[in-house]
Amino acid sequence: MRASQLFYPTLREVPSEAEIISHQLLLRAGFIRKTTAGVYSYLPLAKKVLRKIENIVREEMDRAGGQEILMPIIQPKEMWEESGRWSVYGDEMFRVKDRHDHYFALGPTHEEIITNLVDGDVQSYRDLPLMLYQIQNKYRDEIRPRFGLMRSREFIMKDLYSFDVDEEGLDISYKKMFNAYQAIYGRLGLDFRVVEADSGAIGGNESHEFMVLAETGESVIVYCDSCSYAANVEKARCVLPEENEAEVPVLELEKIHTLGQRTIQDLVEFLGKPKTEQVKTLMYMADGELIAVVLRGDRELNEFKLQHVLEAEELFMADEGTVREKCGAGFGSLGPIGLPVKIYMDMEVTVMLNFTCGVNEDDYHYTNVNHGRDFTATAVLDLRNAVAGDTCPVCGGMLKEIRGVEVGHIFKLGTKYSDAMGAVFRDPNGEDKPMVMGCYGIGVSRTMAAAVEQNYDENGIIWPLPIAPYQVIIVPVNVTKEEQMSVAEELYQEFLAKGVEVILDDRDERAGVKFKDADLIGIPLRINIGPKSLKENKVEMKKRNESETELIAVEDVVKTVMEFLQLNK
RNA sequence: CGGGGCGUGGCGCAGCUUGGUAGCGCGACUGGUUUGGGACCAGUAGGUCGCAUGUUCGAAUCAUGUCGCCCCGACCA
Repeated sequence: MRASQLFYPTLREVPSEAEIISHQLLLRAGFIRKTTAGVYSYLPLAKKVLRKIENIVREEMDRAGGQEILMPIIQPKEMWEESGRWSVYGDEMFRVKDRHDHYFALGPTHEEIITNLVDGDVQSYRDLPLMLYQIQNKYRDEIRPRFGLMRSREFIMKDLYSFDVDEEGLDISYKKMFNAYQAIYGRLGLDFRVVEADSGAIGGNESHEFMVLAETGESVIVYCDSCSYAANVEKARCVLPEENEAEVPVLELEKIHTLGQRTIQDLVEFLGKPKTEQVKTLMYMADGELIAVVLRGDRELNEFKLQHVLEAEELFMADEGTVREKCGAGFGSLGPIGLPVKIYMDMEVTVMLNFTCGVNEDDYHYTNVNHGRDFTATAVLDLRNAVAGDTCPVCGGMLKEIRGVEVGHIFKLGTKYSDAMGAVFRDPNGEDKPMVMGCYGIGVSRTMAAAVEQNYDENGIIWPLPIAPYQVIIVPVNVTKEEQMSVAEELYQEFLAKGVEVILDDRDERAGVKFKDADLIGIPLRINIGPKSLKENKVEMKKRNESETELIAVEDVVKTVMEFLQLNK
């Protein structure tokens, strides 16, 4: 491709709407343009990257036994009513109406369609297992689209669905996909990690997320250095710390006047008690019932865990009025002693001695509180977010923290959808059984953004070779010089003949402009053709991710580049 | 939806407090001089100041409404 023909409008300045690096660089480098909030057009360079990602995904899906199909974006309301999700899915689903007043969903996901499809045409255990996938736009009316391609309302996703005769079959399909995903992210050239995940609203019981590591990632991951354990903090299990070995005397309960002291931090200063010797009491409404949650002062409640153990449909923080009416004090003065509601306590509190908490009377706190003696929780559970420094639940090592972007998520669904939609098969004994399903997603457009988030410098994007829009860019320093252009043209034609994806920057611009643009769009390999080296019949080869430049004889360029491409494939 | 902020040529911004009919930088175009890390000179084009209503002799500027966008929270590939 000649740069003079290529549609890649680069910007010198950062558009003000872009906050995160991938959004800024994809805009500046002329890869994407916004159409409306959370909806983007992909320009030629982006389209090339997306196609490369898709092709790698496609190859691995096929290798794992998947078969590609294409399902409709427009999905009839009736199918969503059959699964029960038309009413459950909520405002996140785009809904449209045709001229006959029939309603449709713009597909946010395709469990309904695929289950319906398979239900009709899979009758026998002989037809299973089956794995079908597609790569297609998905539509989710996000509460708040943001971060460019990271959280958009229209995005490209690969979704595969597996159908098996039983749980054992599902385990095999799941493992195949797990392995395929590892292969994919490896081939994409990205630094990633697999973590245990919460299966969220889609349902099911086992789930892993694939995270591309990036400091700017939205998800926090804890992982263990000593073993392979890694999990999203939303999911990470906490373990009960060892009982304090040292003999600590249990002290008398004491009530202290603490005028105006409301927060844990206030009490740290007022009482000189560290956060770890305090307990905080949070009030929630769980399906209409007011409950209390008790945690160590420095911990964060994990609402996912709480919701799981309560099996609550609806969970949100109680308002202060309700709390005051029931408990006799406001948020800053609550404590578990004598609290007239169910108390769900994080297990860590059981090993705390002589801690501080509210009295349920404004401006008073107790110190030297002990669980078991002064109050007893309704239930003792794992309720807090894991943090760096925690004990690994698998091997007892120490957990560390890292951030990542969730680019893939795999779930075991079980029979949730096949039951709801009657997707059954006839087993060898002549009985009808529900198919056992799994679903496996990859955010293709998000993966592109995550790749940028992980690979950039002050000059622009640094594409990993496997997904770079072009592999090589040839930059003649001055296009008006015949001797430079003839070498450039010759190399360009040779690369094209060898199937190398190459840009010839034939624009009549100053060298600096062309170098800046080449760096900005992130082409892995740049060949500079300038007067100095050309005198010795040499050109320069500069790798985007390295600072040095190599001099190479003109006749060796193609060979050297081919070797580089082969090595880094 | 709650909280905060912003809508002025393609991009980044000033002007608004104190109304007087729109300006700067980048980019684009033409010509010339340049030509190894975002050149220089001269010239040109491009804006119903998001939209509507109102106040006023007069509105980018004030008021009300409305639409859109961005950031923080609940959601997720």
